[in-house]
Amino acid sequence: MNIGEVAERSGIPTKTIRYYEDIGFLHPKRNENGYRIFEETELHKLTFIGRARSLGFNIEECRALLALYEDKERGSSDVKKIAQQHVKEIEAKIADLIAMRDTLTHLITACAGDHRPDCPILDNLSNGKGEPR
Amino acid sequence: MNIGEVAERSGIPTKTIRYYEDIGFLHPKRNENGYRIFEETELHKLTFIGRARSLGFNIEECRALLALYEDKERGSSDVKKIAQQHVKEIEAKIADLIAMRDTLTHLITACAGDHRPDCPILDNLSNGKGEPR
DNA sequence: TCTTGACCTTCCAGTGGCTGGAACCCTTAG
DNA sequence: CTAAGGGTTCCAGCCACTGGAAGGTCAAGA
Repeated sequence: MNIGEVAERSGIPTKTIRYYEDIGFLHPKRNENGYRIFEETELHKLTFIGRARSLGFNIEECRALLALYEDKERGSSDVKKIAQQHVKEIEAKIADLIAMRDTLTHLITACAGDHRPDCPILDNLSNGKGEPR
Repeated sequence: MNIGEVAERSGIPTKTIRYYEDIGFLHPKRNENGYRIFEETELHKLTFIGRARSLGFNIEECRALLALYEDKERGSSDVKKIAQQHVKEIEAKIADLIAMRDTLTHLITACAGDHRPDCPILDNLSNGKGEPR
């Protein structure tokens, strides 16, 4: 399988696949003209990484998950730990974003949004007032 | 005022302040030994940017907000538009993160997390099953 | 006077995870 | 023969900083 087909079937762009090879996720063979040849297992690996990335795992976490996946002896507790830690981080981000959104929607509500120059949003940015923080 | 004091009073690291000068946010004067000298207005500007950044506005948005802030003729509607657009983006991110979290917590619940190798989390990453998507 | 240490300066490189582009090679169809 | 559509490498850029090296400046203390 050439890189184009793998890209299509895995949903991961060719550029990214080459990058993943660079950082050691894959080691596709080459044929005599230098083209990468992918096996089904490599496609499978890529799909795995793609799903993990879409769940927000970073590259190093993907590496760890992949290693655990390929280690048939591992228990599931290691995986669970990684996932739980990741959920914590996601929840922290969600909390941050919600705080931002709430502050902003508050300010937006207070802002007339017309031709007049008074603007609680700018006032808040300027002097930190108009919104408890 | 030297950069160190500005950093302390604004809560923005010196490195970042120099970077902000690089990208044209500030134009502090220099004294004869080459040190930057900051006025109160520059400190104020930095604090403004810091607050905008902490609300998740990116650099270009900060630039726009600053320009609007310094334009005494502007109406508040431009500011409101920027802020509303920004809230939309934040909400999209929140939705993404919540979807991730929900998928993950689902998988975590299903994962025994013990010495046994069965792991719904890895199964899902591997074959996309075990969780509606 | 000398030294120490805390400042300050510039410049270069790295972060994460790609992504775009240039310049080139290979294969197949018309 | 040519053109299109693969493939290859390598280098640069994105965002918003951040770290570090190498050096200049200044005030206080021995």
